[in-house]
Amino acid sequence: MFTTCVAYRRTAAVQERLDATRTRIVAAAHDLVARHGYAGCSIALVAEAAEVATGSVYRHFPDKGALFAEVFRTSTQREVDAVAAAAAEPGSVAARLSRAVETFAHRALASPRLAYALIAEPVDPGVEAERLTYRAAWTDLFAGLVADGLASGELPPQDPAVSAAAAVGAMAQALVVPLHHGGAEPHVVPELTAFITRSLGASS
Amino acid sequence: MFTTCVAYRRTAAVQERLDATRTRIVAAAHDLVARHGYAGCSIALVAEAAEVATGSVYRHFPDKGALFAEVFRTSTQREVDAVAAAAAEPGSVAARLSRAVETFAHRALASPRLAYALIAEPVDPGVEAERLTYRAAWTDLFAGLVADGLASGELPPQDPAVSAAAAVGAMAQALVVPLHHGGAEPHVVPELTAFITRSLGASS
DNA sequence: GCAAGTAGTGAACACTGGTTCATTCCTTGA
DNA sequence: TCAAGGAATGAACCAGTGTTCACTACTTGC
Repeated sequence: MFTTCVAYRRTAAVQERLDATRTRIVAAAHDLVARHGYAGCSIALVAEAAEVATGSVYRHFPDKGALFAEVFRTSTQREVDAVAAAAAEPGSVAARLSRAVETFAHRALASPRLAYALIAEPVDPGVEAERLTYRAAWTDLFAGLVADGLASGELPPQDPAVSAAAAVGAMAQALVVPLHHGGAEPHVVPELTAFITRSLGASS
Repeated sequence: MFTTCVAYRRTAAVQERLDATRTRIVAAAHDLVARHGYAGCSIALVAEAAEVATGSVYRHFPDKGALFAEVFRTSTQREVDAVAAAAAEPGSVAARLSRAVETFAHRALASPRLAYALIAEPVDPGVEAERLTYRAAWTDLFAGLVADGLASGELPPQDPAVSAAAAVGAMAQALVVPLHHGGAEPHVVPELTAFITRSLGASS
C-alpha cells in the first residue's frame, strides 16, 4: 500500500550544482548592473549571461525584484563594510572621517557605473526598499562618527542623524551624480573631504 | 479651377480654447505628479483629469516625455526662482546662504511629494535630461554664492562647483529623501542650515 | 534497466501603457 | 445652409518584458 520506493533524492552533488548555478545567475546580474545599470538589464539578458534558460532563473528567485534585491544587497554591503573598516581604524574623529570619505570616493571613482546604480539609479520598488535599508546603513555609519565626535568634544553640538544624512547626500551628489554623465574627476576627492570635514565642524 | 473657398481658419477664439486645453492638460499633469508622483501617472489619467480624450493629449505634445518635461521644467523653475530671489537679497554671504537654504527647505516641507518628484523620484530618460539641466541650475545658484564669498574673503578657498554640488546633495538628502517615507520634520531646517553654513566655511 | 521524481527548457502568454488613426463633431466663410 | 477642413475622440494597436508551464532531460535508488 505504501510504496517505499523513493526514487529521487536531491544529492549533495546536485545541491552543489544548484548552488553554483544560483551563484552564476547572481554574478551575471551583478556584472550586467555594474556595466550597464539596471536599465535594460532584463531577465533574458541575465539568463543568457549565466548560460541558463529564462525559466531557470525562476527556479532560484520568485521574481525579478528578488534577484536584483539580492544583487543590490550584496554589492552595497561590500561598500558599507569597506567604508566602515576605514572609519574604524583608530585616530581622531577628523582623521577617521577623512578616511571614510576618501574610501567611499575612491571606490566610487573606481566603479562609477556600479556606484551610480547602487546610489542613484532609478530602480523598481522592490529594489528601492532595499536601497532604503542601505541608505540607513550609510547614515548610521556617519552618525556613529558624529556621535563619537560629540562625545569626545571634537565636534560642535549637532543632530547626528541630520548631519549624517546631509553628509551622505553631499558625497553622493558630488561624486556619483556627476559621474553618471561624463568621466571621473579625481580632483574632487580632497575638495569633498574638506567639505565634509568642515560641515561637521571638524575642520580645525 | 482654383476654388478660393478657404472655409476654415483657426480663429482667435479657437486658439484661445486650444491654449486653455493645453494649459488644463499641463495643470492636470502637474497636479497628479504633485499628489502621486510620476509613478502611476499615465497619459490616460492625465487625460481623464483634464477632461479630454487620451488622443487629444497628443495634439499638444509629441509624446509623454515632452509633456512631463514641461511639467518638470515649469515646476522646478518656480522653485529655483524662489530660492534665487531669497539669495539675491542684500546681506552677508552667510546670511544669503541661510536664507537660500531656509527657502528651499520650507518650500520642500510644504510640498513634500512634489519636492520628491522634482528632485529624487525615478523618471524616464526624457525627464531625467531635464532634471540634469535643473540640477545645474541649482548648483550654479549655490556656486554663485560661494564665488561671492570667495571674492569677499568671507569663505575659505574651495572649488565652488564641488562645494555647490555637495551642498545641493546635502539639502536634497536631508530633506527630500526622508520626506519620501514618513512625515515632515521641520526641526531639520535649522540643523541643515547650520550644516551648510559650516560646510562652506561661513560658520563664524 | 526502470519507475519516480526533480531540474531545465524556451516558446507562448499576459499585462501594461504609450501611441495611432479612422471616424465623428465643430467651426468657418460664403 | 453648405462645403471644406481642422479638432476631438477612444477603441484598437503595438512593443517590450516579466512570468508561466507543458514538455524534455536528467538523476536517483532499487
